[in-house]
Amino acid sequence: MPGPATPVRDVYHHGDLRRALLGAARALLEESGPAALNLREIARRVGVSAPSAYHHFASLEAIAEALAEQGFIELTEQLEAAPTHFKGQLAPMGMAYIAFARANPGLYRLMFGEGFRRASKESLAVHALRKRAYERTLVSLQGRLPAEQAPVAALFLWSLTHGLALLMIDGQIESSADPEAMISSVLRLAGTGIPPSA
Amino acid sequence: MPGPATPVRDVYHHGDLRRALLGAARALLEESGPAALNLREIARRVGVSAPSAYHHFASLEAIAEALAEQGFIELTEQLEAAPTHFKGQLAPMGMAYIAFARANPGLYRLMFGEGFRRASKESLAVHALRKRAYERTLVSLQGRLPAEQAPVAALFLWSLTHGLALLMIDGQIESSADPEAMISSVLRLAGTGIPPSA
DNA sequence: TGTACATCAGTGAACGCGCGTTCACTGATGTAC
DNA sequence: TGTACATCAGTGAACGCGCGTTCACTGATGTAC
Repeated sequence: MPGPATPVRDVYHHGDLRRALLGAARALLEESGPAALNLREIARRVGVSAPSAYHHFASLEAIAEALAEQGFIELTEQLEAAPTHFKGQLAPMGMAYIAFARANPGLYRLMFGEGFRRASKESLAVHALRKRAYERTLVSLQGRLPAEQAPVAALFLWSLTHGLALLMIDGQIESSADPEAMISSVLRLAGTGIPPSA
Repeated sequence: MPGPATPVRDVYHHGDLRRALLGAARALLEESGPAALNLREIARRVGVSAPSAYHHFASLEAIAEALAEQGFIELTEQLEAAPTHFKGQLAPMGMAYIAFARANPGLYRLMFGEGFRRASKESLAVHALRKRAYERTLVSLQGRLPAEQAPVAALFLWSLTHGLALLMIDGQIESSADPEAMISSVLRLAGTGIPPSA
């Protein structure tokens, strides 16, 4: 009779423990949020003793940092894959940004400092990647605005998408029947603005 | 010779322990963020034993909830105090919103669920207060837009201010020389939008 | 005004817990000859 | 092809820690008579 279903490995050497740990960490992150990230549970899920993680990461903090890094890489990829419509439309990039956050809410929160402020602020890699994602937005605004107005517009767009993404993944918005449509009508306002009262 | 400066009380009964605990909790929150909120440290700061807190709060969670509630009350007050300019200008309310977040970054994060998801999501009081703050925005849009467009516009504004506030308090933005000016130029774009490329 | 007593706000000691991390170890791998 | 050995990735046991919370208690307060 087999025992209860515990994670089991048939080989002594795992072979790809670093990746496995990151995978388990990410699953935990999505299930329970950044505050629940914890080394012992990560190791447990992989079916490995907790100290073994130290052959691959210096600390739990380092795991968080690696996750944040991974997150920014994926986010950048998805932004770059967003269809850059003719006329340099912005909506597709905004949609891609929010889609990423909604697909990876725990990771997205971690990337912006929840739980592990250090992992998101003091990592050079994370800093560079964040900058890159940001500049991607800047560039797409170049043709559209006088150069000196682009930075403010980029910050405007980033704030809008970041804010909407967070409100959504925090369940702060009474869920609409069609979230995609809602997102896109909010983003559309970024182009037109809210007209002043006549 | 007096001992080291520890918090000392000269009376056995504190008199206003509930308030004192909330005050200490809030200071801790601002110094170290929601993740650092902890009952023993709160009691320590007040100069009282940890169990004494249980005469005033059912749990640490309840303290977090009370803080979030307090936060939404103050935020609402400040939004209502914002000058409602002639022509129903929106900028003053946006400025007030962001000013609150910048003045109380730890509290603001707590209010939106960081660290104590339950305190912000399952408290009826918090829910009601959040709704009230939101409706305040809706109302100010009434005169300005066709009724059916107001909800989207309100969500747009809330996303924008929430996002900008968070980016700022997370130190995500290379600090500008004049943050107020930066905020106000971003908010101005909410009125005009980003013009499509000609 | 004085006293008995119920009520309530504090206390110190103790609980069990799960965490991150260190340690000395052992088992597997792969390379030099 | 076979073997010695260095290297490295795992292991279990143990550490110290600080936490939230419970417990039985004691000291202060205020009210009824």
